[in-house]
Amino acid sequence: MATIRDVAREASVSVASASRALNAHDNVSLDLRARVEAAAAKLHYVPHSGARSLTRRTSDAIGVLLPDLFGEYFSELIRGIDRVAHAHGKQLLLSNMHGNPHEAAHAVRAMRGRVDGLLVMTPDNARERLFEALSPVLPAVLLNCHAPTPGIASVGIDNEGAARTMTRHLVDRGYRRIAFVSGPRHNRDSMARLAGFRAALATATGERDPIVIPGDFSESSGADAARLLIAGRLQIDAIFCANDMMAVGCCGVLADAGIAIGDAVGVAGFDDIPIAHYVAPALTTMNVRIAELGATAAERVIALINGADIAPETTILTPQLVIRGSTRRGVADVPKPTDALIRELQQGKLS
Amino acid sequence: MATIRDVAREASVSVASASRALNAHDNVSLDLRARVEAAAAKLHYVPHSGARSLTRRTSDAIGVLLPDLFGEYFSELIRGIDRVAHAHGKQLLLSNMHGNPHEAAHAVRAMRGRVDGLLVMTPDNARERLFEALSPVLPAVLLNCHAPTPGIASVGIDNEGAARTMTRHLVDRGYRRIAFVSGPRHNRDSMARLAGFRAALATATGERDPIVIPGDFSESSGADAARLLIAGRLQIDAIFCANDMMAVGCCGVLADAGIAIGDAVGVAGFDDIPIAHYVAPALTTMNVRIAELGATAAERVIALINGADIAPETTILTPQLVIRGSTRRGVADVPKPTDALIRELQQGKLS
DNA sequence: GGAAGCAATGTAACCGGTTACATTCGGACC
DNA sequence: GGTCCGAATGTAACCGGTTACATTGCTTCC
Repeated sequence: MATIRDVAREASVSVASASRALNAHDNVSLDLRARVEAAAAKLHYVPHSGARSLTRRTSDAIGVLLPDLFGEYFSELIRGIDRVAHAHGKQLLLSNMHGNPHEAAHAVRAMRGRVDGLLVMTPDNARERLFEALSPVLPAVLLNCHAPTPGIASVGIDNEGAARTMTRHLVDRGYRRIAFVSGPRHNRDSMARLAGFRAALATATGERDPIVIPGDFSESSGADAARLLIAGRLQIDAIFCANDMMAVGCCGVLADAGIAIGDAVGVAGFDDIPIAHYVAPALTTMNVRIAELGATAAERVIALINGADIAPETTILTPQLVIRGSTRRGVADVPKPTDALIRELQQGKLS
Repeated sequence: MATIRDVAREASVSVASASRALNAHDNVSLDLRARVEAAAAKLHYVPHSGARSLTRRTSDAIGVLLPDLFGEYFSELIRGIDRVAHAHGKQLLLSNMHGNPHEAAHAVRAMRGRVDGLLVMTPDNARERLFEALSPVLPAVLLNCHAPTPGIASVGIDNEGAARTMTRHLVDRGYRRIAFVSGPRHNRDSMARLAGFRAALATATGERDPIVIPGDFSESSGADAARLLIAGRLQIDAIFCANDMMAVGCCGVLADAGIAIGDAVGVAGFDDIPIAHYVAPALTTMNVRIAELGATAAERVIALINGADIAPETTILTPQLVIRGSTRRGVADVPKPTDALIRELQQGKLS
């Protein structure tokens, strides 16, 4: 593989001149520039980005640390991050910590010297250890980490407020005995959503001790929760799941049991993953603009890299309530497949 | 940020000794090792991976070049790649070429010197330009690129064979007048699927000029295709879409028009994305084990990096037919939500 | 004609690690 | 006691770029 010294020799110039010519500095003669470019082309020279970033002390890459790489949530997040990273000419170095905090520290070390900044998502509360590793100097932005850690910027979503919104919606629709299906025990998102649910329910109906069933964000745990509710013959008329996949699992079991979703029992989710839109009946949920979350965090870390001396504040995005068929009680009957029609209307496709 | 020279000074040893101690070479005394480790801990020393990879001439990272970052297909692919990359202690450097071949060349250049190998996915046929950029020395594996390029290893799926399988399934179920909805014009996957469909249909029914409607892999183009078929009052009884999202769009329009999916008109997709499982009726499709595709390609490129002198052969994975409700004609009626029950059975959850 | 100024180019140090080779030192052996 | 050997450690070159500073050569001006 040709190096810049090969190119310089081929063009009979010094390495400094070759470097200047290749980087389009303004103080090189046209002749020299042409000679160097010809030599580079002839030798198929491609600059060694690693070496370059060593002297430039910048790598044009940002590291992304995620707890896992599952599903639509992850791909949306990356898409948002990539959009702004790409706009700033930066590449993405991906690391998956497989839910293991020890891995996380390892990953952070592996990123030292090859990224200019870090985007870190750790829904569990094992963050402290992580910061020891990255604390010194690498600009970092936390994703979806609500509890503000002093001195570290973060971007998150208003889980608690959104859960309150959803709870109020359920009560407005006439549901009264609402059960909640939570996520993994130490998951911050889930904890905040549960807190919002509890608070709003207490305010709206006076209920202070609602049924809470532990889940783990998986479809099957949602199904299990539904089975539990059915088997226990609990008098509930709505189920609010801490994420969409559990709600989908819930609906499957309810439908199998012949329970009319929306009518007899309302079901609500959280996230608005694409599937929520396609199940029957479609799922009422909170739309978290995940791509936007990623994009905002990326903007932030790039600003930090560029030396913007912004305060390490916490930005909170507010999810939007998306009402669909799974909470239709109390609504006048409309032709069923409204979603498709609405989309067509919006796109001006209905001639 | 502390460097290894700082550590060496702090421990009163030479940089060489510090390096050896930190990398657990066997010829350092226990005393020196302990001193260096103490110094490193005190200074919060984290080695600079960029500098290390410069001398080691290896970066422990592999580059992944994708045409876009959309949806479930992408996240599954990354998941498969990450699984094996992680097992080999390698990180992933992600690049999105946004469907632009010029971008691709740029991305490849940006990766020189920071990755040991490359995984490249280019469904369109603008590959040649790309190879000029990467040809020299970087081990590379093409993803999902069927047409074998001499000298480059690739992993793909048998689109044509799978389309033949699906077509035969439709004919077996009694569908006779089958229309095909294709993907983007130059997309290799789509072209191969269409070819398989044509061949199998000609063999099975003698039909040599089936209806082919151009789509672009998007849900809305599938919906458009269905509208076209309905508006044209074409005598068809099945629609084979080149991917699942178009099939989903198709089903939406058919259902709105009051057409019984599976019965009056069969619908088939390709890919088996998670949504296929959740729409009603569930979609018959070809399961492409995307994660496995990514994992296989990653294995291959790592073998190449490790100097395995394997021939640059093409590996072809065979998708599996997944029969669901959208092609149920001719099947004795069974209770509707079988999928959920089957899953439960498999998991031994039905007590 | 010589000093000054400027543009083009070259020399060499540097980024932060690794490692080939040289050096030092203590012990074993004759 | 001197030689040889091996283990522990140090010196310095190197990876492939970038860039501060020095040098060269030319023009301009007094």
